[in-house]
Amino acid sequence: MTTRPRLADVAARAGVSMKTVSNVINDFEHVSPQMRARVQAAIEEIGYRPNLSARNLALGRAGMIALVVPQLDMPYFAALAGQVLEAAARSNWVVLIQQSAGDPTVERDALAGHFPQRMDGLILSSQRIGPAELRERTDRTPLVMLGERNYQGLVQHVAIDNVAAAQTAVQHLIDSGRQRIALIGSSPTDRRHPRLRGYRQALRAAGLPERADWIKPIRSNLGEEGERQMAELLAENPGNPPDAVFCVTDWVALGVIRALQTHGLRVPDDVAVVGFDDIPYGRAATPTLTTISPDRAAIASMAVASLDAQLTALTTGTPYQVSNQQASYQLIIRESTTGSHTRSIQ
Amino acid sequence: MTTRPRLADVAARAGVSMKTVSNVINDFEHVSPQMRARVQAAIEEIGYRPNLSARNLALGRAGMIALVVPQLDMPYFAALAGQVLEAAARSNWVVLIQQSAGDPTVERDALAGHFPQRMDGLILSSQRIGPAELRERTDRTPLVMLGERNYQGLVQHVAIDNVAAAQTAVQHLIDSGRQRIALIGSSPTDRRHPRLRGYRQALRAAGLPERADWIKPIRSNLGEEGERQMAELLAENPGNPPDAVFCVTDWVALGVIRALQTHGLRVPDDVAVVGFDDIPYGRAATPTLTTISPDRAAIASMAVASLDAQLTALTTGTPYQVSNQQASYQLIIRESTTGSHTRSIQ
DNA sequence: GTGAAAGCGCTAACAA
DNA sequence: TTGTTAGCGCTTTCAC
Repeated sequence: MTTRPRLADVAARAGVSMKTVSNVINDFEHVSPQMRARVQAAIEEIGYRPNLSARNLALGRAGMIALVVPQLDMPYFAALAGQVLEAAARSNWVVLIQQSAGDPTVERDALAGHFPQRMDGLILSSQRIGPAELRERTDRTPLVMLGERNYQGLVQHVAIDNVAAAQTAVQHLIDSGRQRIALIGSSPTDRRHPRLRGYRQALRAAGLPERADWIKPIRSNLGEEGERQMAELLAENPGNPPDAVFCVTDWVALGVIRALQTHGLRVPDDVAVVGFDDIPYGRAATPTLTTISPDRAAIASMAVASLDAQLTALTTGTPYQVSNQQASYQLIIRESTTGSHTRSIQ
Repeated sequence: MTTRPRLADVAARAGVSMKTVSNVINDFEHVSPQMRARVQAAIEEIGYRPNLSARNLALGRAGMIALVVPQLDMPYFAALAGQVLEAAARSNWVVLIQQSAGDPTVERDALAGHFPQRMDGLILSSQRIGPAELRERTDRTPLVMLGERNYQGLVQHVAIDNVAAAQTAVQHLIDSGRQRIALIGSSPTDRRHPRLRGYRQALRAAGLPERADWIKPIRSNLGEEGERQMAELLAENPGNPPDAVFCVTDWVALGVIRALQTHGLRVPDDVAVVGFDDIPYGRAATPTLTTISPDRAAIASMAVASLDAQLTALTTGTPYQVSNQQASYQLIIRESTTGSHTRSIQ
């Protein structure tokens, strides 16, 4: 079993020094085109592939970033992870995906840098971690937080404008003639919840009354929870249900639709439903689901770019100015609010 | 910025040699318990974490395996990837997830070992790659193929018994009194298709006739395709539709249900539907979806274990005996066939 | 059981 | 512009 080709072998083959080969591989300037071609040829001929372990060791980096998400089989996170994978690959990073299952311990360990090895950066999507934990963090690994919580400028944060997005969604319900709009997925007393705030803003702007008993919290982002809360809402308002429901996630919305259909209500004829996240299933559901679609590709590349910048700042000793970055989103109008086929605005 | 602790620092702190520390870290025998404790204490005190780049460089391995799946936001693959991640972590491997988007070029490149760096192993889930490509493969990287194709013993293959699973699913339809059972997701002439074969076996065993025009192919695993084919089937059989449909994937099944509902047919009252894969959505759909649930955790750990074994064989020069490994599966009975709540058999 | 030293493949000073 | 060489942090002979 012959050993695989090394940089030195390429150099020997091309009749140049290792430094020259390295220059070519790393796209340095000041390499004559013919030299570049010659080295490239040698690389092809012997089928050379760089050994990243060696490179990373020499560079003092890990060549790896960690992405912590609750669960990969939750479609929103799967799609997000796919985007992060691609963005990271462009920065020559491999992604260590860690599933937290929503366990705060796992997330805190990640914040503390407890990985099998040192990471060049960390992208954390969490509902549990708040400013307090961040303030206590001592680990210096570049960090980007994802998600709808507000981190008070303590760390780099990438998200869509959840308040505005929620307002857009609810405004769409109002525009299509709905007046009795419930929200499922937040406690009415949770003043910080951005999607609840957007909901309230939309109601207020339209002069619609807000009813605390039409704002239902959920314990987890499961369809079952949405179904349960919707059923409760219907039971509490016999013969007088809401004519629309804004759900904080698509997954919850699917459960809500289930409950409505079970109770003999038609969607959207009797009750319109809007979700949030644009999970793939929303296109296959019956009816298809109107939702807010965050620009996940943008979120992923912003996050990775920030890690890159933070790492550079760290190694050069430059200060890094933390910010809240906002990605765009779209309202995707489907059957659950209009009964017609896909259109998209904004 | 102080440099992070190295093995040598631990050794100095504990007053032992690097070799001893290495022995402790790698769980070698012949280390006295008190020595072990002393080294462990030193590790904790200075917060040492091994540098995997250095370790892998020294060991001559990559510390990384590649997992190639069509798309991470397809729920079946997301769930599978999650399981592979966990299994790989147990073998100290990081997983480089590569999305092929079903592009055969990407899959062939993977087979040829075209990754940013050398991999210790490759797990490939593909519909496109067949025995021919495998026969031509020259790269020696340990490989495990996933999925329902038959690779004729050319490579290690891990899957459930798709023929038996499909037969189980169709048998369930027959057991619940259905007699006019269509299949959506395979061409009637595709003799190799395992799920089609299982469908046929079940029909034959029950003495039910098989109708080629009730076997509908799909061009892709999208809900839209299922919807289109089901609509076609209904149009071709006005007033006389099938009373059950076996779909080759859940995703297709959801489209099929959509088409049925659009055409005013009730599921399962008029037409029962069975899917395949047990994607999370199946639990949130209306009705919830009866399906075959492959043991993904078993598939993932079998695959990773085989890579481990293949790598060992490769480095020791031992031959590795390729086999077809079968993971178990379950029929999950839900509303789309019974109208009642979740039960599970086998 | 423990310790010293060579080497894994690459990068980046430093020279030329 | 190109060549030489000293590490990066770890494992692993091979003596002790």
